[in-house]
Amino acid sequence: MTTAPRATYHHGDLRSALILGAQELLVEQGIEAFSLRAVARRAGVSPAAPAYHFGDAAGLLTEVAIRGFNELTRRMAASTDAGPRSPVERLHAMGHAYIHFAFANPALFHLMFRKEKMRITDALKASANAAFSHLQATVSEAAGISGQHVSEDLLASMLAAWSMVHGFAHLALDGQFERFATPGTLDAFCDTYIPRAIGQLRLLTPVS
Amino acid sequence: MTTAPRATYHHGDLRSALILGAQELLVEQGIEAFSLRAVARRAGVSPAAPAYHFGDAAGLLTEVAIRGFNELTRRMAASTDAGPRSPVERLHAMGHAYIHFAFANPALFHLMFRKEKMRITDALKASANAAFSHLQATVSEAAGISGQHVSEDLLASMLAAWSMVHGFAHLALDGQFERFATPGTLDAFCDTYIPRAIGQLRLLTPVS
DNA sequence: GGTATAATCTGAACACTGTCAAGTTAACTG
DNA sequence: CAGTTAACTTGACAGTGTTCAGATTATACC
Repeated sequence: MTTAPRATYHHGDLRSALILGAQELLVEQGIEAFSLRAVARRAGVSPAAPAYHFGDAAGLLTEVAIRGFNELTRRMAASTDAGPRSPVERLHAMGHAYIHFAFANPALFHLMFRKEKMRITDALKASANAAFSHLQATVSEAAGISGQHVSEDLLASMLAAWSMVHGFAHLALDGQFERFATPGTLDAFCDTYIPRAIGQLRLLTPVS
Repeated sequence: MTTAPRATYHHGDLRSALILGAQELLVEQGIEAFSLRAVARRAGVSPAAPAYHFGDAAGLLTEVAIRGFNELTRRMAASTDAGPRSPVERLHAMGHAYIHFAFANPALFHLMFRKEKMRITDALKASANAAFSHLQATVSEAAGISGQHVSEDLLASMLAAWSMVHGFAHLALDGQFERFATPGTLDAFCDTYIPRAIGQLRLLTPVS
């Protein structure tokens, strides 16, 4: 129960500390600055210490990604919890939440969708599935489908919505939209065009 | 004019050989296997040789990315050149070309949209712009706009279309769609759902 | 309490990597 | 043919992921 750090050995909860440290490194310095040794240094532990808990770098990054998917799920859920709105409005809010999560944690977002840097474990799949099922449920509602059967039309709608927000986030983070916005106004540009782009989905236009 | 390789020094056209070698490495072994030294080995030169021509790794990768954008442009243009079709059909074809380019060269596609691995030169911007302007022109036609003025509505349509195909390619390459397809049928799944997803764009539905 | 055992971490090493300064050779230029 | 410049090598340095034998500490058991 001692929270004071030991001088040597037996950190106390090194596993969590390493995951947290890795997360901080990603947020503060980006994915290029990440290294196992840097994470070890930050935790005040030897370079080989992470290997004991995670095997290799992929093992540690997998844990970070899992927490990323959990946070994404939390944000998407929170975005639809604020008051009763129409399914279409909720889907809009979820798209916003998805993209803003990416903007808030670019390095983490990129990591989460780079399978070659991780070990595809059941835990990782589960956390990713949780995030996706939120999208699926909301798209179902917006499409006016109550049953749990996933029709091909519904799947197409889900893929379209997911691809759209995912692609938008990715292109924006990569600076591809600097083509359109004058320097310094990229955030404003995105704020304007996120709803406009999402509005281009057939699902989200008023049924005529 | 000697095409025979020298025993030492003065490769002949090392610059091109390195760019080509890097491209091959990406195609054959993925981005994780890429390293400046590996490229140098493949070309039969010393580890420091690439630095003379490109400065650092980012310099070489930038050249590779430029050629990637050029190839993407070529494919998109070719997809719309095959016979006279409606603008909407051409836009569909371009979406297909975009995604299939990504499928054919996953590592190259990823590289092209990772600015932190490259040096954002004017040449790079120009080749990326060329690819994008093809999309812009076709979206304009599909939207029934002939003038060169880019309205906000048109921009929204372009962003939506681009984000959609880009996101689809990205998610598919990352294995996120294995969620839906049984093992081994991912290609078939994509063939089925690429047009369905693209068809979810409001722009591409018959005007009612 | 004392001791075996398991969990946790260190230290040293290996084979890599990108990058740099200085030296070496080939090709061009006048 | 001499001098200059372009093209590459050599050797080195700091940093990386990973492995492994061993040191250290916590825990379980008697």
